[in-house]
Amino acid sequence: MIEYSRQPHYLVAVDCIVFGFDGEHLKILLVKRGLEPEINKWSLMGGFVGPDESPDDAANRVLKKMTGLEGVYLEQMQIYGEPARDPIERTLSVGYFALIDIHKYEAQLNDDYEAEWFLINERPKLIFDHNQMVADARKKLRYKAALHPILFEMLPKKFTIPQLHILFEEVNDTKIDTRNFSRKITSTGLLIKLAEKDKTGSKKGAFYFKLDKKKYAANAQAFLNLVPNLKV
Amino acid sequence: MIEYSRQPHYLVAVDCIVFGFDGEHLKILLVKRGLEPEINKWSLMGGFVGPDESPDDAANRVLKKMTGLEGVYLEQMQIYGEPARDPIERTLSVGYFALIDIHKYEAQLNDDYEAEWFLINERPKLIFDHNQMVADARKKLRYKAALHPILFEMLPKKFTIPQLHILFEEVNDTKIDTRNFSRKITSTGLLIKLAEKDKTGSKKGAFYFKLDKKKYAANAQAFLNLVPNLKV
DNA sequence: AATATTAATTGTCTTTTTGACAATTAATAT
DNA sequence: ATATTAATTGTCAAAAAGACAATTAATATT
Repeated sequence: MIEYSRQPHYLVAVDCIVFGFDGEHLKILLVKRGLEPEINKWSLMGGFVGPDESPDDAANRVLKKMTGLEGVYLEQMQIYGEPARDPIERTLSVGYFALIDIHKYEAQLNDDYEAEWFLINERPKLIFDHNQMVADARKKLRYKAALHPILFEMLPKKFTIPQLHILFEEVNDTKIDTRNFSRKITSTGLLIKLAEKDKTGSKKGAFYFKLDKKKYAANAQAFLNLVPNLKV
Repeated sequence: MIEYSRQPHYLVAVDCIVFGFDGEHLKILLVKRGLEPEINKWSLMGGFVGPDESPDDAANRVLKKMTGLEGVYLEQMQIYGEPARDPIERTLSVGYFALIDIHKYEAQLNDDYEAEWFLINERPKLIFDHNQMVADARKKLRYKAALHPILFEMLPKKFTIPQLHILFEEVNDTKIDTRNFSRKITSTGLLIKLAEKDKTGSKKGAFYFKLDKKKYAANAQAFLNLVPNLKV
């Protein structure tokens, strides 16, 4: 029988950087690691790739298990494969970033795992190379979000322009002019204005919008340029 | 001693889509596979990730071994990890695309491997999921090249605007207006005009240019928009 | 009831970039 | 001297971007 004789075999894992938005700040979801080494230290959500699943499958499984959510926006970043990145045994990890509606998560909290949202800039030190993964994920999120309409994935079905505005500023860590932002975002044709207003933030209230799902599906790959003076 | 008990282990490989440009057409470099199964079928350049190297290291090693070239432009695409993608044994493969100066390669041909350049649109069927990898690589190359000045990696040190023009048209499979292209490409400030001319293509001759390496290093991450009406 | 307050919403102008168009130039060949 | 061929360069209108602040719609206050 044919075989690949004496080639080394490795563990393969996935790690997910889960982003959320609480209306004011960008956050990431971390868990306390449940196995040695570094047990009880904060880490990304991850797990080993099982024998009958692809890495993408594994990432979805891990997210489902730890957040209860399915069909989450998930994007493969890169593989982390330095020989010594895991001190116990050689493990290669496929890094993903996920965008979830933070409110959906809170409704489905899974008590089996000690998970907690952290402000992106006030997160604890993480194990292994997970700090690097987070840095890479932020960069990739910024890059992608400047060109593709993906940040909607972090907002509820009904959202306001000011909410979207703050989210873009958070992700890009920059100020964006209200008028120019509003013009750009509406000119995409992706937004449908609703009659209802969100009165929680101001006396006047801000109109809710929803995504035009058809156009969103068609334009998910389309180029936009939503962030001025973008530095990548 | 701590260990990750009874987790499955897999082979991890790398596969490289090597792009080159012969002055007229985009090409890819393929090799005849040297091991079973599918021995003597055309495939991408690849190999297993060794115990003391990262996937990036492995990709560079494979390229060095098969082309003689070092310091090649190499970009990680994604991992291919469907459980049954390799019929013999579960193998995950990290896909890379490489951009090389086809002339440098020809000077250093390695006879240990049966390698051959194929027109991108006239390539043979490849083994496993390598056909999909090539399709993904083309897409990613197009995407990246529309935003970043990477196509220079496929040209000699001295090149002409018409050469660059054809290369952009090839990669994007579209016609680009000469005047607009020239304006855009020169406005990047990345090109330095040389006194010498390339007389091989016309009576008038086309001026050679070279890259401004300092600006290139600084702008490798900078956004351009070199292809009009880009569809990704 | 009139006024103050607060955040949401909208508008204009200038500059820059894009895209669509063809004439001119520099060499060699006839 | 002229023809030929590909390289090079120019103009204009439309669209997009960027800089800038006034107006509006609600509630809160006097």
